[in-house]
Amino acid sequence: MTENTQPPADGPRSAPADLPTQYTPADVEERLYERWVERGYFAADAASGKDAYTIVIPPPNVYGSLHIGHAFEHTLIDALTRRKRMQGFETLWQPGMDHAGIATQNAVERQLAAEGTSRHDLGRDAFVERVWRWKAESGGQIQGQMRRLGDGVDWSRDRFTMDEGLSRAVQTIFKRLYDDGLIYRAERIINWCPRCLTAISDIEVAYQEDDGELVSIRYGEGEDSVVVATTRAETMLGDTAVAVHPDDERYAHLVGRTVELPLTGRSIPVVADEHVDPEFGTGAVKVTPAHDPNDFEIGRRHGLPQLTVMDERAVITAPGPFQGLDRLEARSAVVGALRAEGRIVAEKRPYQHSVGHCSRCQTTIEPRLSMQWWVKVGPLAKEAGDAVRDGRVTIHPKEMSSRYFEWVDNLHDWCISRQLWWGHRIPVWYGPGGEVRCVGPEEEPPSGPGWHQDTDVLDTWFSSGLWPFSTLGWPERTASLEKFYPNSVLVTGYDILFFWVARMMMFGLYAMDGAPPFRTIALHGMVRDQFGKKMSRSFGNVINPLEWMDAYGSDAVRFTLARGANPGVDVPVGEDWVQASRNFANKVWNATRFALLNGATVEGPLPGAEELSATDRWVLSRLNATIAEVDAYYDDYQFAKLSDALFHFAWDEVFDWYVELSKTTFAAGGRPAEVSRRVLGEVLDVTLRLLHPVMPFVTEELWTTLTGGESVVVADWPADSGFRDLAAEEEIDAVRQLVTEVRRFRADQGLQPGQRVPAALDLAGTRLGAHEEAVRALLRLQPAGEGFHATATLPVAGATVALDLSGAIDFEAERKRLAKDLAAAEKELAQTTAKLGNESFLAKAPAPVVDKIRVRQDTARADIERIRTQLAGLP
RNA sequence: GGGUGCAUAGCUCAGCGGUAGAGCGCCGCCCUUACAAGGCGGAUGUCGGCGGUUCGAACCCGUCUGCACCCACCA
Repeated sequence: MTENTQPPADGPRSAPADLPTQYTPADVEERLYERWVERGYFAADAASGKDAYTIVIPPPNVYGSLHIGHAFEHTLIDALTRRKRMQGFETLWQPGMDHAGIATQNAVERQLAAEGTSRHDLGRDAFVERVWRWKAESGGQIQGQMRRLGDGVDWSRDRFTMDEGLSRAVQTIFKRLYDDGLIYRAERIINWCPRCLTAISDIEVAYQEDDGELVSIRYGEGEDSVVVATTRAETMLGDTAVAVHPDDERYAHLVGRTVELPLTGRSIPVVADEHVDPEFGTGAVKVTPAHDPNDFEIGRRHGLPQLTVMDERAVITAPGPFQGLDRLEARSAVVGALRAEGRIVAEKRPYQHSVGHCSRCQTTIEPRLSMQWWVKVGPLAKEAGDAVRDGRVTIHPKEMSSRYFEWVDNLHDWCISRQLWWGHRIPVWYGPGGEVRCVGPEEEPPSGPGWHQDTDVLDTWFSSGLWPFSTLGWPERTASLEKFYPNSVLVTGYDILFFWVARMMMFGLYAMDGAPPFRTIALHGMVRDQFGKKMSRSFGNVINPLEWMDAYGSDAVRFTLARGANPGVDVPVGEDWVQASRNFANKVWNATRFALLNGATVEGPLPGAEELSATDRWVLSRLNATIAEVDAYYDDYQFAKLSDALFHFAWDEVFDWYVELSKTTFAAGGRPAEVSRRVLGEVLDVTLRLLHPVMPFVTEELWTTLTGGESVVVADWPADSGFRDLAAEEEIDAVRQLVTEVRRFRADQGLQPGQRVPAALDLAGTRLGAHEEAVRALLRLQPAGEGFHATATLPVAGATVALDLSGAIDFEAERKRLAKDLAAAEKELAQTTAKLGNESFLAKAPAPVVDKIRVRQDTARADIERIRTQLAGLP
C-alpha cells in the first residue's frame, strides 16, 4: 500500500496518481516533522519585528512518559500556536521539562530497590548523578513522543528546571524573597510523609475518608477525671495537656489543675481554649502539640511543652515499652495497655474520618513538628488575586475564577523545603556561631570551618513557578524575555490551578515588577475514558496515546481530543472516536484526491461573481462563514466547537454536496468546469489551512500537493473575505431538499440506489432550472422517454418530479409516512395560528420572533399543500 | 461544614427563553470509477422530580432527589 507513495517534491504534483486511495499516517508523519524542524518553522526569533505570541509548555515530569492528558494539552497548545504562526505572529511554543523532585526521586529509588540497593548505600552525590543519567534517557523518550504528536515547539530553546540557567533563577528569587522577608525559617507542624521522609506542602496532601477506630480514654482519677476520644491513641504518649472550652461548666473545676496521664506517670494541665467544641464528643480534647496542627496552636497559646514521641519514620521514640514500635503497632499496643489499666471507657468503635495521604505515595501523613523554610504567601497572593480581579489576567472559562480566588484569598504560608536529594539545594549556609547566610548566585558561599550548606532542597513547584520567565533567561534581561514575556496564554488543566498557576502568578508579578506571567489562563479538563470515568492504573483504563497514534495516526488522535475539548470540562475519549477521526482524515485525503484527479487548481484569481454558478457562490459563501465561525471559536478557546464546525462544513457541505454537484459540471466541461475547478481548488486550499492546526500532518501533505506551496505551516491563515450569498445558499438548500426528498421516496419504495428510473423533472417556475442535470445525476434519473407514465408525482421545493415507477410495488408505506407528515404539519399550522392570534404574544414578542412564527405558518401551509398533492399523486 | 458544577437519544456530550441537536452505536439498501476508513435512507428523547415567572421554559427563579469535583477539616 505504501509503494506508490512518493516523497513529495517541493513543486506542485500534477499527477494525482501520486496519492494512494488511503491515507497512511506512518508514511508522512515523521518525514514532515523532520522537514518542519529542519526548515526552522518552529524557531522563535526574539529580534523579529512581528508581534509575539507565546505559550510555555506545562513542563512534563522528566521521569515519566506522556499520557493521553499530555496529548490533549499539547493538541490545544499546538493548535493555538500553529494558527497564530499562520496569522503572522512571532510564535513561541516553549518546550521543556520539570525535574519533579519527589516523583523522580521515588522512581529512581524504586529502581534502586529492584537492584537490591538504596540511595543511602549510594550516598547523596552518587544518587544525584544516577538521577541525571536517567533524566537523559527518560527525557529523550518524552521528546520523541512530542515529535510524534507534531508539537511545533522551538527545540533550540528546550529547558529543564535543573538547568544551570534556571537554577540561577531559583537562587536569585530565593535570595530576593529572603532579603524582602518573604522567605523565612520556622519550626511548625508540617505534613510529613514517613515513607518519602520529607515534608510536603498542604496542597500535596490528599484527604480520603478512611475507616478508623475511635477510643475513649479516661485521664485522671475519680471526680477529677476527664474522658478524651482519639483515633490516634499512640499520640497520647506525647500529650502535654487536656483542653476544654472556657464556658464548659462540666469541666470548669478542672481548668488550671492537672490530671494524670496514664501509662506515663506524667501529670498534665487542663487548659481552657476556644478551639474546643463542647458539643463534640465529651467536650474534652487531648493535646499533643508536637504531632497535631491544632494541638500545636493550642500549645502555643498556653505555652505548653512540645513533646516529640515519634521519629521521621513514625516509629515511637518515647522511652518505655512502646519505644521502637511503628505508629500502627504502637496504636494497638497503647490501647491494650490502657485497657489493662481500665482506662478505656468506651471500646473502639468504627469511625470514618478524613485522613491525609501523601499525594505521591499514598502513605498516611504524620503531622510532625519540624524546622522548615516557608514562603510568606500573603502579600504575593494578594497581588496574584488582584491581577485577575482587575482584569490584567483573564481566566477561561470564567467559572474557574472562583476556584482560583478560593486559594489565592486563603492565605496559607507555603512550606518549600523538602528533605530530598533531588532538587535545587537551598542556598543558605549555616556558620559556626549560628550565623545564617542566604547566598545569591553571584556571591561566593562562605567557606571555612563550621560552615555548611542547608541539606534540604526546594519544592518542585518553586522552580516551576518561575517557568514563564526563567525559560526566557531571567534574571538576565534577555531579548527573549523582552519579546516573549508576558506569555500570551497559559493552557493547563484545572487540577494544577493551585500547585502551578497560582505560584506562577505570585512569582511572575513579584519578579517581573508587577507584570503578570500571562494575559489569559485557559483551563482544560481531564481526559477520561469513553464512559466518563477517571483514568487510573488500578482501573486498567489508562490510554497510551502512542498506541492510538500508531494505529490511527497523530491527526486522528489530535482531532478526537480537540473535538472533545469544551472549556474546563473533562474530555471523554474512546478508541471508536479516534477511528471516526481517522475516517475523517481519510475523507479529507480522498476528497483532495478527487479534486486533483479532476484538475482542481489554485492557479489564477478566483473568477468574478458573474461567472460563478449558484453552487459556486453557495460554497464560497459557506466557506467564508465557516472562516468567521472558526475564528470566533478560536478566540474563545472553543476547540470542540471549531473542530465540529470544520468537520461538518468539510464533510457535509463540501464533500457530500459541492463535490457531488461539481461532478456534473466537470462532466459537461467548458468554461463552467474551469470555474468550478478553480473554486474547488480554492475551497480545499482554505479548508486544509483551517484544519491544519488540529490536523497538521494530513493537511500539510495534501496542501503542498494541491497548491505547490512551500508548507501550510507558514501559509497565511484564511481571512473571511466577507463574501456571502444568502440567495445562493437558499437555492442550494432547496436542491438538497429536493434530492433528499426523492431519495427518501426511492428508498421507501425499495428501489436499488443504482437503478435508473425514468423521470420527468419539472423545474419550470423555480430557481432550480440550472440544477436539472445535477439533480438527475444525483438521483439516477433518466429522461422520460416514450411510453412514460408517471406513477408518482413529488412536488418538492416548488419543483415537480414525476417518476415512472411502473415496476415498483407497494405505496402503502409512503402513504403512511405522508399521513404522518400531514398530521405534523397540520398541528404546526394550528399552533402557529393560535400563537399569531394571541394578542399578548403579538404585543410582547419581539418582531423577529413574530416573523419567524409567520414563516413557520407559511411553511406548514405549504407542507400541507405539498403532501396533499403527493398523496393524490400516488396510485 | 463551605463552595462549584452536572443531570438532554443506548453511550459520551453540545444547546441555555422562541420549530429538540452532534459524534459513536442501532436498523435497512447499496462495492454508484475520490473514499466500504465509503454512499444513501431510517428509527430513537414526559430535555431528573415538583412548583413558579412568561404569550411561550431544556433554557430563568425556587425546591427536592441523585451524581461529580474543589476547599476546610472533625479530637
